[in-house]
Amino acid sequence: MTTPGRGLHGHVLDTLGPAITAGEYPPGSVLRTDELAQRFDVSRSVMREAVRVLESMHLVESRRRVGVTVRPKAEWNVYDPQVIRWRLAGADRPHQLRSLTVLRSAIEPVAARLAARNATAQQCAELTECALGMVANSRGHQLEGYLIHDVAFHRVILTASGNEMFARLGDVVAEVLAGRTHHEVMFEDPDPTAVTLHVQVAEAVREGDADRAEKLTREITVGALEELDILAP
Amino acid sequence: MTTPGRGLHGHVLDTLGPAITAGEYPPGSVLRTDELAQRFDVSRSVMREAVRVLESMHLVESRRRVGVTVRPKAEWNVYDPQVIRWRLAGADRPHQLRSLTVLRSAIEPVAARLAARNATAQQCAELTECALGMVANSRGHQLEGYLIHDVAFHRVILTASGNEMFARLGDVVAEVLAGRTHHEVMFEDPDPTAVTLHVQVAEAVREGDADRAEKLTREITVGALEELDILAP
DNA sequence: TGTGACAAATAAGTCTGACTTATTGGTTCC
DNA sequence: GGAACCAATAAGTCAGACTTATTTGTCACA
Repeated sequence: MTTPGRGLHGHVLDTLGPAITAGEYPPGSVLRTDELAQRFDVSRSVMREAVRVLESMHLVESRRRVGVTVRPKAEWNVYDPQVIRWRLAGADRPHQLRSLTVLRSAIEPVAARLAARNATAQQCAELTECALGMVANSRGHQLEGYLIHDVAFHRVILTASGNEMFARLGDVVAEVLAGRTHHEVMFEDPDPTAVTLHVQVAEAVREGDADRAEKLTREITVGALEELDILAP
Repeated sequence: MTTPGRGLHGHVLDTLGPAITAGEYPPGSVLRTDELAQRFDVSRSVMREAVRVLESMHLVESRRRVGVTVRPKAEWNVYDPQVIRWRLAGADRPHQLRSLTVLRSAIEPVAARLAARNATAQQCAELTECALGMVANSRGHQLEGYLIHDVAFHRVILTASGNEMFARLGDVVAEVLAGRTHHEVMFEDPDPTAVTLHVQVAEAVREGDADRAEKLTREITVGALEELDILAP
């Protein structure tokens, strides 16, 4: 997606980042810049740049005379797209997917409500187009085609909300949806109910019916939660 | 809050970060590492580390033969606490505060619902204590004391939800609440209705009444939205 | 006139080595 | 037993030389 491994320091991050977020180094572990530089066969300057980036993500803390210590998970910048990607690629992928799905369930209904107020004619058209694309790909194991339109649909909703914080969650939603299609049990065609709901959300937004847009989107996200067995009776 | 200006590269960031997020350099502007190093009177290595951090926040992009170009606002990592702080300190503080309040209004009700399910006895006790502290400071212009308990209350809710993504928004909520108290019109004592709502939320969570906890919290956040004249009739 | 290959200019990227400084942990002395 | 001191350590900083990718301009050729 985003340009990976740009430069030597990027390559180092591609290895160290996943290792740390996977919990390979328990909180409080101490790494030394020089040692890491040797291990990755790069100069200290390059390694220092990598450490600075990890530090800005609050994954590690660099202190004089001590070294580079790994921070506890609770302090990580878990909204950093890079961190999200690393964690999704690692062992606690399921846990991460659940967290993100809950986040979606909170954000998207509100985003849909705002979209019903703020969406431009162009965005309404895109929304309808996406919904139709989902319908067209909803039968006959066209999962990839369905996914593309599904992702686009939710991106438009988030963007049309007019809230920059919501808009930036587009990538996260894309990851979650892609994850569901590719790694979870999804051999069957998508749930027809969900498809219908998307069409109806597009309608509601077009008509400026904020209440309905929110309610329908909430139904979509509840479905997503149920798929992961979140939501106790 | 977090240790500021750690090292030379930190000092550079404290100047460059706010400048960029304030829109002082329009998107597409080109900076050169060497020139910046001269301007800040630091070595190229230090400046490179600073640029790497800005790059990891997606504020800038560094390309060979071109320089360090400023990215459009839509690509920034707006969830990065550092970026949030910079923007709150800058010119579009009001806009940022509105975005964050909308985010709160989406997250906190769901967090309260989850907290009603997952909160430990200890967390329930903390919650009650915070609510009582709010009551105790709700009259007689004790705004600072009120703020402390208000912040603590929402932190506990977010943490008790059991969702790590929600938990990490504690700092954001703290910023928003502090911003409201310190920079907005708030000479009067807090709205008694809001105080009561907090007490009731604590009750609902303690009793495990998820529906009620969510509904009451939604009322709190609606109040916050109304204060900023968000929410059209 | 347009288009292709080729060459020069440029700014980031990388490496090395020497030096500085803050912090820690031990040691000594009262 | 505690306070003051000192040495060890690893990050922090700097300067300079070199490499490499990318852009831009030029020139020849179709």
